[in-house]
Amino acid sequence: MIADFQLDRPPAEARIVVAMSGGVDSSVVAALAARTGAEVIGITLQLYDHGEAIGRSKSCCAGRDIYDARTVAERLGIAHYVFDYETRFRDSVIERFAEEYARGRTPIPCVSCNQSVKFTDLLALARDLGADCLATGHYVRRIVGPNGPELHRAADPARDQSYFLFATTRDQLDFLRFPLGGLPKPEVREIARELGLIVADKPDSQDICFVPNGDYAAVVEKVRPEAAQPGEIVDLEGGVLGRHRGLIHFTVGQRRGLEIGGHSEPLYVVRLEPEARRVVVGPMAALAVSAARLSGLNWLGEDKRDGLAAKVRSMARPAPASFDGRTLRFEAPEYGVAPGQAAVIYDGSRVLGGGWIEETAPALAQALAAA
RNA sequence: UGGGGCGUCGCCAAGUGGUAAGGCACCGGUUUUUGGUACCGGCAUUCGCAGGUUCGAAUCCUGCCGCCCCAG
Repeated sequence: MIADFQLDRPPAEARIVVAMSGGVDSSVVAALAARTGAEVIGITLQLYDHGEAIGRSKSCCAGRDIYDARTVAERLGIAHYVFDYETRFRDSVIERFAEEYARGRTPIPCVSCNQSVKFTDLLALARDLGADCLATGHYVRRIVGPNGPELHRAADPARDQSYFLFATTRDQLDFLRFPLGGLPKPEVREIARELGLIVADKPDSQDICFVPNGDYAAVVEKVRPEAAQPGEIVDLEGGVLGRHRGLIHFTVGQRRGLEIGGHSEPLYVVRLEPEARRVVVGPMAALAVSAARLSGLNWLGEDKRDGLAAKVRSMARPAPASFDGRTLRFEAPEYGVAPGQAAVIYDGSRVLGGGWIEETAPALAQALAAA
């Protein structure tokens, strides 16, 4: 297949920079870019210490991924450079990640990473290299509409990564390209296989790339030791049910790990109180949220308030909602909505924008107040 | 040291003669470029202990131990 990189000039005169993580997706992007006849430069960022991630072939950007990216680039006959962004990554992603947990919030490092390292630093680098665009392997679609480029969900809802890209600005979107947004994953792997790329059967990345063993709490504790202070687990009335080994181990909506038995219904984390170091738990019903106040808004579309849909987590179908520019209201209660996570707002398949969840309104309390 | 009740997996709990439900917790897996959720699977050869009755007992009998309540 031939991908359209939406270039302003003939491919033969264009230069495309491809962000290569070493995974299948970005490798195929590089291949598709090379096929256009444009000059292609693959760039891989070294984001954290390799030693920590050795053996984590499933992890994004980990140890051997740089090697894989280089091997793919060689195979495709394109230029490839590796840049050391460790310091920048630590400052903008890992530090912020730990800081958020210490505040009792639930961060999304992938969004911070896209916002800073990838779409600010790497994008600037690509511009410096005289590129016409920066292409990535994200499963989202960039559709040029009457008012310029729009960001849309991937054609395959099961692969959609638009949630992680809500903070992409109009300026960044102008320069970015996402050639995989219209493809199903199996087809991407098929292309990789046809080209004999060594990454064709590499497992999809999952978990947080800079957390070696899934133990993110250990990473947070290293940066913010105070976030690992023990405290009480209390019910909605404030009754003490047990103790915990640090707020970093919990997030709103979490069920596992409370180690509190003897109840007829499961208990979930309803909220975190960092000042008191308390974890407040309650039944599923206490998790119902009717609205969320957002901060750090990024808006890509026209003003539209009603008939919208929103995601409060990556893997979810957008839920009907309205938005007044500050508060997002759900038509039906949402569960497990954690401050620090993102709310992304859609009009059909189009991403209108999104923001960070600052606080939520319990649907239960609202129902009681209305009664 | 009189009377009554209870003792079943870490917690709650069903089962009162026919060969140990269920929930919570926990563990494992699936899903997933965040956390989490959800889903699937696992989880008491044994019913406080010791005897006895019976073809057969967690269930009946006896004794002991422990806990609770009411009386002192």
